[in-house]
Amino acid sequence: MATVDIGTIVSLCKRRGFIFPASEIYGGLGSTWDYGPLGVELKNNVKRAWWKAVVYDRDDIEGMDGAILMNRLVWKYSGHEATFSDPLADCRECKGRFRADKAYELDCPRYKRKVIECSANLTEPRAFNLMFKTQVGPVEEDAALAYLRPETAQSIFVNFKAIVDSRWRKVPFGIAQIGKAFRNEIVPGNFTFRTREFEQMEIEFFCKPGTDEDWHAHWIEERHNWYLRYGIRPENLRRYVQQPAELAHYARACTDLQYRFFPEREDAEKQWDELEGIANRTDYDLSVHSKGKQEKWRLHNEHSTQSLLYRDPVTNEKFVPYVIEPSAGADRATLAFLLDAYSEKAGADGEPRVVLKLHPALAPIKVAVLPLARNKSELVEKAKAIKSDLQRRGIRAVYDDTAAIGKLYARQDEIGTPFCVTVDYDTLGVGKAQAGEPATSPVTTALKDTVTVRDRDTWEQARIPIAGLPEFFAERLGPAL
RNA sequence: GCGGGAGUAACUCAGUGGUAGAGUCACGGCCUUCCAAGCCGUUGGUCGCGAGUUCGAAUCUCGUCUCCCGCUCCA
Repeated sequence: MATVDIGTIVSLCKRRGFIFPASEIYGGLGSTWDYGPLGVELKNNVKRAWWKAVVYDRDDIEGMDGAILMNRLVWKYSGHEATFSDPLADCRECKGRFRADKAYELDCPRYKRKVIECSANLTEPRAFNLMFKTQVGPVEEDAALAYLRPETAQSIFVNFKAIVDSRWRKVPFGIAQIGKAFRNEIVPGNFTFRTREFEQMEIEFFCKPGTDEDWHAHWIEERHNWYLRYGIRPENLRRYVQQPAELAHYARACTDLQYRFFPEREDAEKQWDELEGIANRTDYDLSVHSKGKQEKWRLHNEHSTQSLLYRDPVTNEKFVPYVIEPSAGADRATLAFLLDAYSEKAGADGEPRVVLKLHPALAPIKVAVLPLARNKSELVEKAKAIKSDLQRRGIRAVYDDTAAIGKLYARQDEIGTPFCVTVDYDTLGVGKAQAGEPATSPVTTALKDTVTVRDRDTWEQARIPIAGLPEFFAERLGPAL
């Protein structure tokens, strides 16, 4: 299977209306991207597929949608105010950049020595704050400092008690959320892989201490299978178990699902990067947001008004739930599905044509209805009527007659439309008169009110009665998201 | 932030001091019975931006912005 580099996808995305550089007519803004007409459909489908899998298809997850602006104290007690601000220094000699507080122990990337040995060439440390700051209140001097949330998870933790109380939930259960998050990344890049504004799809799954390892394993399995179900090829997806030294101080374990985003890189290890992280965060999060002294984490929360201690209503047992966090990036998932769907196939003329083999549930457009020729009004009217009917039944369909049939097929292949419906003369039951032959024949009469349905991946065609189209597509497009 | 590379039409690019181009794409017309057909026509670029040198700058010089690659960061 051919692999594709991101540059090819960037070009395709712009040319066909998936993703554009943001603010482009003003020269752009670093690392911001806008989803265009097809991109928004694709990304919405990715998000709906995720929501369906984790909320609708299960009975132990609630959904929510939290505010981007939150009380600053949330970030104080979550630890972000302290850890999201790093002093960094540059080395003028080897061109490396290091955390000033760790520089002495690090190896110089260019010379065989520790960074401390070239410390005379280090620039003064500068503070890099990874959280976007803004103000709440229009008068700048009086306004309160606020941050754009750097992750969606905290919305879930601070709503834990409200959801338990309002939805009669018992642990184990989870809360799912899709939303924007913002990080002033030092080095964004690689298209939508790392951007400063991005969308997360996160679950915080609360469970009893002692059952956490089983739930962790469960979620790794669930999430891995979700990507496979929606078309990611197994050879491009792997699990990476974080080593103890890589773990956050409170995390007990973390397994990343990595996708082969960069197959063009020579170093095989660098071809892989994180698609989703599934962490066992222990009871850290609910503890730090609980009022009072938290011995285990050696901190005292003097601002929170609530204890997030959980009391099991059946056993009366009290404990702070452990949290399993499957945290996925909506933009990264969308990019992975795009990369994985890309394929090329030789056309009749031998030239390669792009076919985007998106899973039907993710495809921006499900069916394109096309007239075989556009200068025959009967073909045009019939095709438009079929398009309207399919759309009324909830199947995303478009009509197009702006080119010859071959080009129309090629265009739909390139944007991943699974099926094309073509209205021809047989559909009208009037077979075109050939020299010396009657205008109609028994064969064409039998084909009246049927259309051809062309498959994107095989380019094979089937003759289907118009009345049978909804059922035909329902079987092949799968359940609605 | 440092180093390297690059900015010319929607895309891919040519154009090294003298009237801004090609292919593709897009749009319209004619035509067309199924895989990017043909013919005709059309739209679209202050050559990233700003200075400077010059009779004259896409081209030379300086500055600046943006993007890409690499490095440092990413609970």
